[in-house]
Amino acid sequence: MVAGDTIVSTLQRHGYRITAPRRGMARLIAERQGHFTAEDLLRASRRQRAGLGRATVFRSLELLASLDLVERVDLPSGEHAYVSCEPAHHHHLVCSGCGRAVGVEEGDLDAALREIGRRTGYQIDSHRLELFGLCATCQRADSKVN
Amino acid sequence: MVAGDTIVSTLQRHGYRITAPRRGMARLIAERQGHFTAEDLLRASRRQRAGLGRATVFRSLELLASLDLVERVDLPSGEHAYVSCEPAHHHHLVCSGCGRAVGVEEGDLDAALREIGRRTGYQIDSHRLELFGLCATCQRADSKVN
DNA sequence: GGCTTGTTGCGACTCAGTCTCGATAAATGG
DNA sequence: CCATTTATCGAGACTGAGTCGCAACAAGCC
Ligand SMILES: [Zn+2]
Ligand SMILES: [Zn+2]
Ligand SMILES: [Zn+2]
Ligand SMILES: [Zn+2]
Repeated sequence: MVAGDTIVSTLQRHGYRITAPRRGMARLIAERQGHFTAEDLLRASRRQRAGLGRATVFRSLELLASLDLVERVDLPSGEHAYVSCEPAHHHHLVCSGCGRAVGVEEGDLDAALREIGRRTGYQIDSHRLELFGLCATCQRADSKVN
Repeated sequence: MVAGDTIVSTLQRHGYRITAPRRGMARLIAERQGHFTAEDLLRASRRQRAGLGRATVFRSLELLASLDLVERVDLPSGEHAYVSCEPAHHHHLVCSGCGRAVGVEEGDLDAALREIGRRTGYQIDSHRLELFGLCATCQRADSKVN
């Protein structure tokens, strides 16, 4: 969803050092399909004997999330996962079959939220919307099985 | 947000046994303001020497959530919290000052989601929307301080 | 009151995520 | 290039939420 190069250059632009572990993270994330957990990256890095440290993976994900290069998603199971994405506010529609996620622009949502703010008197600072379902491909696969 | 009696009678109606620990949970939840964690309930129960077991609290919350008597909310911090609520699909607008939550009906959201489903070809099964902000009271308190 | 079976609590356990701290190595500037 | 500064890294100990297995208990029911 986001190229490894974009990650590296964004880090650089913000004054962070470009280190081997960070290049590794960028590559690992770029080759991921769908959502992934910190554990996923950790295992993958070991498999490619790029052996990233546990703390490093968590720290990097936190950093990347703060730069909107990656977004945290709380799966219905309670697991904390991430999806890589373009750096702009949007939401994700996650396939519960294959894990692939697509971005969803704010669209009509925006108006709906403003209306809610007006009705309740709350000053709405942030929001999180997560959608779960089956992508077209997984729907077909599903109906074939049954 | 939901009376202890409602919790008890809903459990009964669904064929679950009414036990002392479950009455305790109902009471603890009924007296809570805003969101709370499993730990919160555990501590509160100890303070009132109603000493619920750790596992019981987690199991009960899971049960109550399955009956929509309580809903799980993932706070921006990543903490897993709960809010008590009426048994119907809706979302929560949580005050980051005092923790109090108000329910938000689906409203226009529904149409927006259906539209998203059509555009993406996904079959949307579930969604989660969480809103965070400051309630009217906390806004006033805030502006006084500054 | 007895039986059946769902529920409880203890305590051991797992596992994600954090923290500390000495070692390492980017960036920068001469 | 080399030296300096300081961000970043990795190992491993640690924390704390949540789970699990199991023996004891007690609702609900006749
Ligand atoms: Zn899919
Ligand atoms: Zn949004
Ligand atoms: Zn408030
Ligand atoms: Zn909804």
